[in-house]
Parts: sequence; C-alpha cells; structure tokens
Amino acid sequence: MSFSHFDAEHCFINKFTTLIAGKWKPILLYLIQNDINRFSLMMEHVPNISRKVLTEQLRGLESDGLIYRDELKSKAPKVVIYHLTEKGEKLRQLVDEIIRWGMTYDKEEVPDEMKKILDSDFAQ
Amino acid sequence: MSFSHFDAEHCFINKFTTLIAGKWKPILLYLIQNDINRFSLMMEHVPNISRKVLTEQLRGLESDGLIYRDELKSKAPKVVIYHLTEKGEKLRQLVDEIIRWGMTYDKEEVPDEMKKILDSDFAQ
DNA sequence: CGGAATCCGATACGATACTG
DNA sequence: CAGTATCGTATCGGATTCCG
Repeated sequence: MSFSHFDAEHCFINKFTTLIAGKWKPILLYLIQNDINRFSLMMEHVPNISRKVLTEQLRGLESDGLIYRDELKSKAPKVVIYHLTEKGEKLRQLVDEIIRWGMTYDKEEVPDEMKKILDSDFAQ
Repeated sequence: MSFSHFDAEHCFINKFTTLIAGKWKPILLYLIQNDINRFSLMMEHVPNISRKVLTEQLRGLESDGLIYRDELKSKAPKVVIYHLTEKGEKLRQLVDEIIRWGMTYDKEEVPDEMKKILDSDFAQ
C-alpha cells in the first residue's frame, strides 16, 4: 500500500475539506440545502458574518461548482437566489452525515433545544 | 426550523471541519488510521511538509483529543507512536466515507493506479 | 529520532463605508 | 437587495537552523 499519492492536492479527503474550506462555507452549504438561499436571509441566519466575507465564500462555492447564482431579471430590487449544482447535490448526503456525526460525537455538548431542532429537521 | 444556532462555533458541520481544519490534518488522520504513525514515516509519505508544520498539525490533533502520543521510554533514539483516541476512532468511518465520496465525485479525475490502491485498501 | 525556535510571506477574516 | 471597495489584523504555512 503506497501513500505517496496522498499529497494535499490529490488526497480524496483533502479534496473534500478544501472544497468546503473557509469558516462559513459548510454552514452556507447547509443553509442553501435547506432553502435559506438568498443573501439577506443568510446574513440574518449567520451571526457575525460581514457582507464582504459572505460574498467571498459564496463566490468560492460558486467557482468550485457547488452552487450557482440565479439572478432574477427584475428591475429595481435585485433578487438573487442560490442553488446547489448537480455537483453540490452530491455533497448533500455527506453534509447530513457529518451533522449526524456531530450530534453523536459528544452527546453532552448538544443542548436539548438543538436536538429538537435537528430531530425536526431530519425526521420525516 | 431555526438556523440561528448555526454560528461557526456551534454548527455541527463546522465542528467537524474545524477539527480537521489545516492543510494536512485530514491526511495525517488517514495515515494514522492506517498505521503510518510515526514522525519520520509521515515525513516520508507526505510530500513537501516541513518538520515544523507536521509538528503543529499533530499537536493540533492531539489537543483536540483525536490522537495521542505514545512516547516509548527507550533511551537514545527517541520513539514516538501516534494512535487514534476513542474520539478519533469515531471519525474513522466518516473519513472513509469522505474518501469514497471523493472516488465517485469526479470519476474521470481518479487515475486508475489510485483506484487500485484504494480498492485494495478498503476491500476485504 | 523527533522535535523546538525563529523569521517571514501569503491568505483569510473582519469592520466600515459606498453603490447600481 | 445584493453586493464593491478599502483597509487593517490575525492566523497559517513554509524555510531554515539548532537540540536532547
């Protein structure tokens, strides 16, 4: 078994982690997965993120082909909706699994309130 | 459904990605999972990593409780072996799943040689 | 063998003000 | 509404040298 291929650029696990590298990208992906898919909505739901950084992270996800911008052609108030691309959809399941792992990883750290939210998010 | 809890520190998906944040941490975890578990071994298998950075990343994984240092009490040539902790073991399956995702994510990007290596790694 | 210490440059992140 | 533009800070990764 050779690991010489596992440099930072070509290792598969790093392929994943570099795709979602960035303090907010994972959250943003998760939000978009759940239709929190507009700039102002994300600003509301993500505390303490600046406009600049939000823009940067979204652009990063876009240039990695995980999301795309749907800019509606209305005049006055600009409307932009973000969606997962086909590539991004392939991440959905993995993202969900990571959240499930987070819930069982350190059970005492999960506040009850959060458990309820997550249960209602994923149960159906 | 509320997402107000999904700040960078408490979001579960970010809990994961911050644990393994760092250019080499994912690879190092994977190597240790597969018993490439000594400083010099890792230096060989990870191209272009410096001693300093390797040390830092290992210390990071250690202080996050994912690995522990087993420093053998031999005299002259120091021997240190890294192992997964119980906490780290809980990541093993997820790490493997991410690698599998990587293999199917962009099939044309996977060189045949790599496929064989991965097949033999995981088949049994 | 397995580090520690120092220095340095490149990003990444953040606060703020302005705009089509 | 959904961004730019500018500036400042901090953290990270890398090269090198020295050590028990």
